[in-house]
Amino acid sequence: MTFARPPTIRDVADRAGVSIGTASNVLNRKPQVGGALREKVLEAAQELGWRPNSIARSLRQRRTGVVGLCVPLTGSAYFAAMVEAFEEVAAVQGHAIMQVLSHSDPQLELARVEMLLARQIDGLVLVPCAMPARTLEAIARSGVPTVVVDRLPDDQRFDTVTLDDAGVMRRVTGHLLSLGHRRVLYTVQHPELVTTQARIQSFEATMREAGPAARSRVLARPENPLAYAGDLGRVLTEAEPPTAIIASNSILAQWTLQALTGSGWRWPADISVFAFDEPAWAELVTPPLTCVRQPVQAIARHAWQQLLARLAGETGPRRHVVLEAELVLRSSTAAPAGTSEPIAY
Amino acid sequence: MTFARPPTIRDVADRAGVSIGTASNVLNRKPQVGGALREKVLEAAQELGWRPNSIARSLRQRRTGVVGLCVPLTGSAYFAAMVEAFEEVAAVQGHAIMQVLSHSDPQLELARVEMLLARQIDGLVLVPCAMPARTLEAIARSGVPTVVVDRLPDDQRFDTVTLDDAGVMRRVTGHLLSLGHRRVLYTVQHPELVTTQARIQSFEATMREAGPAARSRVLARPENPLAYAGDLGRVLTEAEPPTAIIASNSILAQWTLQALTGSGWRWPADISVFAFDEPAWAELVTPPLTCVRQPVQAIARHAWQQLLARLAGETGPRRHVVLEAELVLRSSTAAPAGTSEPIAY
DNA sequence: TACTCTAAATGAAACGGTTCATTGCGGCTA
DNA sequence: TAGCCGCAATGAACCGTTTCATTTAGAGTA
Repeated sequence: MTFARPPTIRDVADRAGVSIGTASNVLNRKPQVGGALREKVLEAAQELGWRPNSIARSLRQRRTGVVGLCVPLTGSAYFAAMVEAFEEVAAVQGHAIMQVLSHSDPQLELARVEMLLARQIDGLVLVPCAMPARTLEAIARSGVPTVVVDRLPDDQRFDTVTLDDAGVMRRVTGHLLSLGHRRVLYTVQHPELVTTQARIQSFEATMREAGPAARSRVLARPENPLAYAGDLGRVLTEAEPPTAIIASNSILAQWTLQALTGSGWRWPADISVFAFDEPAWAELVTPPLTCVRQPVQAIARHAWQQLLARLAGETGPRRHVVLEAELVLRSSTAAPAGTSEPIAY
Repeated sequence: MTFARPPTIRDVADRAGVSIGTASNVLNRKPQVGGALREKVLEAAQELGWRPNSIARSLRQRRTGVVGLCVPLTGSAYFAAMVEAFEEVAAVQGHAIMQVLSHSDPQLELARVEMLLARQIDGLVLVPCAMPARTLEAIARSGVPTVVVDRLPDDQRFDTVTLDDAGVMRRVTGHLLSLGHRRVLYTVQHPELVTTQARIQSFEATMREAGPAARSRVLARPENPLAYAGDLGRVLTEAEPPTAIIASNSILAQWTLQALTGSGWRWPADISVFAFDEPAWAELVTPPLTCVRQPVQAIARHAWQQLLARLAGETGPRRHVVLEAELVLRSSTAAPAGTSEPIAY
């Protein structure tokens, strides 16, 4: 018994009694093809259960219809939503997405992106990790159309879609200040990220403007929920503890609420909590969480549109889209216990 | 100016002054290759920045190193965790994953899977939707090694990794019964799923065993949180309302808690809540959520192992792995208000 | 009928690798 | 020195499509 191999277009052509080229023309809906043969070819393909081999097609056409997507992780609500949004927009025109995770590690990121490039992706969407120089270098050399998302606002080699980190942080901080907070803690996982740095800078500048009593503080690089709870506990039992916490993503928000609950602190009575990202559970905790709703769908839409333009051959100068985030004020922020004079913001 | 194309192995061979075959041998670490030429080839590849073209390689070798993964959606904590677990195990041996979403729609599922098959995936992991007959037919005909996960326990054409739905539902129901509940509501999104049917059957059987006073009820196919809240409100204001709710996944759990909060119901005081899946926020709501922790990593591990075995050519009979889930008892379940006699379970 | 013109169908050359039968060469043995 | 052997390197076939220059057939015209 011969081993059954999937039928090729040659098998279809033979069965229909036409040449390979003709079969190909029929199966690709090219106009120049007669009625009678057309039927026979389609019928033959049907009978044999022929399925095009995209690999062979891609090799010849030099395009795969696959777009790479590299994100640091999918555990955060923000990236999870982003991945989903890209799946959505990609499916529309029949593109497939090949997704890889960098785990925020530059070496892993480079390796994964190299893999994607070797697989001849048509385009790439990258959310870079903190030290992406080598990755970016490899991408730039490859010439694959790429949109850098969320981080790295000003590299002139790439189109970018980013958020106005400084602006949104100014509004977040301003909100807390206007409630009367003067000692605020910002907790972050990756202080090296340009995004984080922009936020920290904006945070500290805004706090400084609030006068000499204002004290800003940053807690960086917690390893896990337990260690984080310990750190937080130490900071909150100091002489003049912060009266508000800003968590830089939904994971830290979760860790924060867990740590507070674990130690018997209540929000916003004991301490206000403001979170970046809008996790699914923002309205389920009591009281519900005040947070920054980042425009995930808009990011995906802009990035995809830009990528499609490049894939279509657009060669103009790099575009840099900057989007605004929305503050969703719920009840986890309030005036601090011994309230000082509020300032308008 | 000629348009710069990425260098091919032919360019490398030319520059090193060797034949294409030799270059290929060097670059694939084949043993039969001399020291001097080896150096020259590697150097040439380095200088040109040569990167293998996986498409060409895949065409010749008839394997792509890509495994398809088709899940209904990633919005539920369960599937999100599953996708992440597969990313993890796949990266170990250098496989890439191409993930598609069926949105629980048989036609979409078929189309997406056909796309994966056309792309010559080496293997497939499928979480089928409710009516997967045509999809399964296509997969079976293609001969691509496939593991069916989570649903469809008994199709003899495929290896499967599933959960003991009936068993876990018996334990869940038993827990509620033993707390004294006699009127229980089970809410599901897709009643057609074999998984759901197994659970419903087990749920109703277990309730029936509890005596004539026990009343089981199923609420199926809510469209959105708002409609669901309406349905729930109606059921809970009837003459003899349920005293406990079982939500079949993390999305319905979220909708449930939202609906209860919105109407001013408290859990477990007014009604107990038991959820399938363990969302990140299970411990953040107050009181924390009692739920079923499904063994996602174990599912991924078993499925992957089975797939690798088939890829390695194993041809034995189909394997069917059934895993147990774990009940995580927290505080969203308690004895109902006007408690009847508890039964041991 | 001969000729031109058009459109449909053909066949072969890519695409960029891997693989394998064959060649060539150097050393070893008789 | 002839013959043999083994290994390194070669070159061509192959993977399954698309694409395009060429051939063929058929219709229309003079």
